[in-house]
Amino acid sequence: MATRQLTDFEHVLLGMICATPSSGYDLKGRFATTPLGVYQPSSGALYPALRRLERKGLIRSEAASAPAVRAARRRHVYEPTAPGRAAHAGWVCMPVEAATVSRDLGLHLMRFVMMEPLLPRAEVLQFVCSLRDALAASVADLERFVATSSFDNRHAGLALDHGVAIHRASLEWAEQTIATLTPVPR
Amino acid sequence: MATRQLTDFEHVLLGMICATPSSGYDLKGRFATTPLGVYQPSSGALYPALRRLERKGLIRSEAASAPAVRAARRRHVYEPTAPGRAAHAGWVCMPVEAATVSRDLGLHLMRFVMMEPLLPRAEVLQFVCSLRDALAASVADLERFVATSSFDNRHAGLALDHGVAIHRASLEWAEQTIATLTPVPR
DNA sequence: ATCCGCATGTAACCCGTTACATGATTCT
DNA sequence: AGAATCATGTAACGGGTTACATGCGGAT
Repeated sequence: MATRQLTDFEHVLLGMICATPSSGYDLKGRFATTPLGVYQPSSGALYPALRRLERKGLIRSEAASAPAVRAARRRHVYEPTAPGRAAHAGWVCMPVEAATVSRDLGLHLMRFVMMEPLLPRAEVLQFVCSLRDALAASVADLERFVATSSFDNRHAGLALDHGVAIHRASLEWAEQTIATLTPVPR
Repeated sequence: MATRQLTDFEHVLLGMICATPSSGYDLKGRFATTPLGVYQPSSGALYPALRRLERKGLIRSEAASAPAVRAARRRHVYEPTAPGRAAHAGWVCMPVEAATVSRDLGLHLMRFVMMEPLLPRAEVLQFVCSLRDALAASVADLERFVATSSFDNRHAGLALDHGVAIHRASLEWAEQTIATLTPVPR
């Protein structure tokens, strides 16, 4: 049934549709106006991706929707199916892999946003803790690398410092977020 | 002549070859052992990319090199041609575009590392200053967005905070790096 | 009648991934 | 001879980008 793993992009689309049923155009607009959406998907990426999700039975186009205020070509508003919601729920709470935390940080943040209405506080905390641990490991790795290597290139050392700095910043954010979300013990 | 713009990946490869002439295998190894090289290019990406660079006349395979210590199949060691060095020099000092600074930050850092042996101090400073300005603009944009929007989703606000935090960290790095590299005025 | 804006769709092209194949050399 | 290591290469496949095409309604 689940023909193949979903793309990151497909997961994000599915998540947005789970949050609020949308047409392709809606989604495009939301990418355009969202600050994190530095990425503006092209029609050639968006519509085929929606079709794939539909073909896999994860979303369904709610036919005949009100054709917007100033009507146009018939809109296809997609909404999640039960398997779609399940797939999305599985995706948002996937554990953070330490090895790729740096590469996937943006995706993890997206999942963090999307898990709010889905997961109880405890599971959210668990997720952010796993993110914190992965980031801490990353920082440690980088610092070990900095310590054990000498550079012929001065800029290389500075670039490494940058890596340490932004990982630290992410780590601090995670710690602060955990504090913010932890219910006061009384 | 310049058939088409180079890919980011091709630019990086060209830069690495300009720094030290290398074979595909060498490059692969360097990606694997470098911390910033979270990305490990596959053979199917690497070798075709080298071929493309060669076909465009930017690199040339220095035939018949010593077949390494414990020999193997004939290595193709590539070295930059004059147009290749020129293309690379043009790439490293391209100005930072404010609109995409977030997306391209990793690339900018690579360029920063690669420009060390190529550019005089003054031009390096100019580059880092343009990076700083772009980051400052990014931070300002994000903060404006935070200020002017209210969220139904609490996590969205927290994720925004993360964005602000890491951009700030990058900005601070840029400022500190400028200070480090600026020659003391007397 | 036409042009503009909403909304979806499609084709050519490029490139990266996965997975496999192949050469050449040394070690056992 | 066979296994291991170094080193390059290739084919199938998937998916994104660019650029263009198409429908349909309202405004001039």
